[in-house]
Amino acid sequence: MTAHTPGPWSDPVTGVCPVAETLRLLGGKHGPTLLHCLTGGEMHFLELSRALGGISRKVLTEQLRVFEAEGLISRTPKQDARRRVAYALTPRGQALGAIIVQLYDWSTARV
Amino acid sequence: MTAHTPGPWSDPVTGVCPVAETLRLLGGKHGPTLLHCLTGGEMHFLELSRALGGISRKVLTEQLRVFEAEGLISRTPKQDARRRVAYALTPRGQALGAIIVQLYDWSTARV
DNA sequence: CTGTATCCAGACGGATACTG
DNA sequence: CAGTATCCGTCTGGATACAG
Repeated sequence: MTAHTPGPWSDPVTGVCPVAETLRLLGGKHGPTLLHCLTGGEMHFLELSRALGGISRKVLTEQLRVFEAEGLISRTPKQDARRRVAYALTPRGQALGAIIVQLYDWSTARV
Repeated sequence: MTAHTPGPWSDPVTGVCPVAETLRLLGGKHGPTLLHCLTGGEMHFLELSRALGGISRKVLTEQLRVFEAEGLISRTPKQDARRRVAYALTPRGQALGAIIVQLYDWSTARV
């Protein structure tokens, strides 16, 4: 038996598991990478597009909208000539990002 | 800028992001919940089936096979009359489970 | 009890073209 | 530069029935 209390993993009423919901909130194929990217500081749309490799602009936009709605990232249009838009992690997003980094370490360490 | 070094998030050659791979390794809809369940100790197939709610036996089996192949869980058939099979986390799986718990806390805390 | 075998509907994501 | 709009193939997971 482990130290923490193994409570109900899914809500008896809604049948929803908070952890599964959180992981789903992290997004699909590119969500985690996107979040991990932003742990390095704010980035523009095209920068993200290039950093994430083969992601389509459609999917990237959708993912950004979801994260924004969840309060994980902030969207701030710059008023320069190129009309770029900067995306950055909110405090809440950074907290999640910190856990993501542990996932990164775990995948490297091969415990 | 944050404290940790923001290296390449996806491999320049393979285009693979370790974090995204890890999250994908965590499985689909029920993977995280399954892993979280097992942090409380070993469970039998049917116990897991009931704990996870509406998961089909097909999907549960597939997920268990994946986790087993990844070295996250162990499968040990009991020799009792009911021919039950116990599943439990390996050390590696427990290490990942510890991070999952943080995800649980994060989703609750609403930073 | 612990699976395996089909079948299938819906979600997900990629390609492409177009707009402000 | 930063999206939006369609179209469409693929992958996932649920239902169901059957088997060791």
